[in-house]
Amino acid sequence: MKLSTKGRYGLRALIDLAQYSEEEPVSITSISDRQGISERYLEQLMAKLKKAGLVKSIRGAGGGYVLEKNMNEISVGDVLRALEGNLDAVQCSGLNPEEGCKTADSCVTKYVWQKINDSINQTVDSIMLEQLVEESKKKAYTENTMQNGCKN
Amino acid sequence: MKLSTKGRYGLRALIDLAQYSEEEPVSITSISDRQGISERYLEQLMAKLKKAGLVKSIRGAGGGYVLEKNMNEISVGDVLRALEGNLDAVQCSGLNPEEGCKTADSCVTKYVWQKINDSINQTVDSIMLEQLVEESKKKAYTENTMQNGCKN
DNA sequence: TTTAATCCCTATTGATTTACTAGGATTTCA
DNA sequence: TGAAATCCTAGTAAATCAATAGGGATTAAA
Repeated sequence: MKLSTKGRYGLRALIDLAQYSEEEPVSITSISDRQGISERYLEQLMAKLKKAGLVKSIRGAGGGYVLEKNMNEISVGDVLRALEGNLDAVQCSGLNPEEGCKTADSCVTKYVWQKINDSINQTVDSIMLEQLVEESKKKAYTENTMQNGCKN
Repeated sequence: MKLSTKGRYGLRALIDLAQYSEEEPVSITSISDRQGISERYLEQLMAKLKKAGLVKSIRGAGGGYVLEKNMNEISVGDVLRALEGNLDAVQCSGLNPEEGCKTADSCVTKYVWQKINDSINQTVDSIMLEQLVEESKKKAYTENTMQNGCKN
């Protein structure tokens, strides 16, 4: 029931990217330096964000990544789902009409799982990247934010 | 970000127990038969529920388990936390004042994790075992509910 | 035109967690 | 006493996680 480092690092990386990519592309190396996340691992996370259409890449020297959408069009849910896959705490076929679970009609716990899933998704979909970037800029004066290997 | 079988099986087992324990203790064997969950595994789950004070055990022949509290005093949150440990999607020391995370003050993602954690906990704490048992009784006529190896 | 800075892609690996299984010890009732 | 139950500890195969590794392709700048 835990969010993995993919989601935790990835969201931090994307906030960083959003903050620094207004003028020029941001390289993986620079995010890695500021956030203390392995370059090689970050590469894999950026690939997922790219595939999901949240960032685009610019190859070659001087290249890097920039946002593909506006910050106010990217929700935390979009980011976490891109990185972690679907966020449902329980995936049961009873919740998915097509898949046909035989006992779906009489299954009681189904409603519990549905409520948990809904609450998670609603929460993450209600927070936009823009809010987080604004917040982060305000706090920027407390320099070198993440240099101590925070895992979240 | 998934609930494990501990939580999924365990909640089903406890609903079953609540339903059948009004007159006499319910044995692991009988829950296992009805719910299609391994006896040995169920034992371990029941041990956790007992430790959490949700059920009590009666040893020896004719023994089994009964609820230790009233059904309307046991929330799904109580059950899942007993089985899975804390349900927080992200545990970071910044959320826990005592533990002292150096960057907590300037950390932006902290608020995201807090919101996710809160929404999960609020959701599961708002559903009481009693509701689920009522629902289950209503549906009981659609016989042999869980005999087909449902994993949820 | 070379070189360095980038992103791109696939595979491997060590550690941890999950979902059980196994073997017995203990308690209680008939 | 013997059957039916819980209790307790340990082991284990499979999956997942969190990286690491090694190269390849592209592009800008020197």
